[in-house]
Amino acid sequence: MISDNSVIKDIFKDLDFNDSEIKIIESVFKKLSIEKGTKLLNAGDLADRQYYILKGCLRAYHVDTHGKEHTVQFGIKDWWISDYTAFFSNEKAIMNIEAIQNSIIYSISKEGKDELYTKIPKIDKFFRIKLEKAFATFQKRILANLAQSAKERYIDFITTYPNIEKSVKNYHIASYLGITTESLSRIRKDLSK
Amino acid sequence: MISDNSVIKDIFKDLDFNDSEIKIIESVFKKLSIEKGTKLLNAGDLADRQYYILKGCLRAYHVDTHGKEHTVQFGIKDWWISDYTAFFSNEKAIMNIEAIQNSIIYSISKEGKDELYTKIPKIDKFFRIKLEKAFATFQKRILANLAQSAKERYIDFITTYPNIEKSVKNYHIASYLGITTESLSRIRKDLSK
DNA sequence: GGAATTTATTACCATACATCAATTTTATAA
DNA sequence: TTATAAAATTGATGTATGGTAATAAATTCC
Repeated sequence: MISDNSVIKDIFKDLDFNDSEIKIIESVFKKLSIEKGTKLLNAGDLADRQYYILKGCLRAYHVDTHGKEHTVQFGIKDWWISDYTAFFSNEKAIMNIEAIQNSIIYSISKEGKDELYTKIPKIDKFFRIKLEKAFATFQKRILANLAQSAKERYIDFITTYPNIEKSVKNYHIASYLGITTESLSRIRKDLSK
Repeated sequence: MISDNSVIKDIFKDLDFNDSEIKIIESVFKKLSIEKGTKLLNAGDLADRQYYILKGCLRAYHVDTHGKEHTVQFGIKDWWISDYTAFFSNEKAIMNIEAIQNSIIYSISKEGKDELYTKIPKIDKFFRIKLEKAFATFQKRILANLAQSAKERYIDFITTYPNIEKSVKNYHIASYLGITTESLSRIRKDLSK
């Protein structure tokens, strides 16, 4: 009963489902192949979708009133990405999401997810645990922003995400670390000594 | 069947439970009255408990290698507090949790929570939604730290938490905003003009 | 209420990072 | 491969916030 579009194997690795459950799951996920530069969400739109990244790299960023970009999240293999604030509360997005590499993703709507929660109770636990991990990651990031210098945060970044570092622009990293690209450049120079 | 210790009414306002469920819930929550200054968690300890705040104010903070405190979260009425990173992954805490006012809280252990999840499925959804809201709050905070000046963050803080502002020390607020108490003092002076 | 302690403010100077502008390097595309 | 655009680096200077130290104000406690 597993179709060639094996969302089950990709996303729900450790869980077992019966045929009808598989049918439901496959009906709510859309597999997409997107090109580098593709925007999946624009600020102001309704953020009614969440994305699972099978391959490639995406980023979620906010553009402030001065036109400056701030990267809130990078999404790589096996991560989920969305404007969560907007997604969870059915509000307009304040973030933009774009592919910074050619990527393969699974897309699910808020309704689709609600359908999963209702019809397949064990999915609830699956997403709760994902959310707990993401929450812990965010808590660590808040702490890093409070306690560490830009250089320390950059070192942490390249150790934690050695793969991301190769595929994203420096100005993406800078906007994630909360510094300018010039400052990042100076940090890199300093570290290369 | 509702005991005088009405945790159900306090925490699970909108949910209905049968007698046996109420029994389970009341068995896993401990209601505590704690004095200002009480530490509920010390860095290095196992963070195996999560707390619901019925009354009062708590804070979760990290002490970095230079001895500086960084407040990651304030907990007020109807909020939950814990070292989530440690709690979710069964690791040693890197945070401390203390009451900064006399408070009344409900305490639940990780095992207790797991018991709830297993025996009362609808609890799963309840906590998932709480977590989604907390997650959104954290996302907003990350963005604020990236995009806003200290003064802007302080203004946001006192507008968002007018009640907290009265009950916490300025150095608690400063350590939450990621600035020194001297800088906060200057910001306050500037705003009072 | 007054002494002791904690917390907040202020002044002066230091520093991390930002801004602006120019230049070099790297990537893209004809 | 060369032309063009995009990205990264560098230098000079500005600014927000930090550090230190002294003082003032507010709490706490006897």
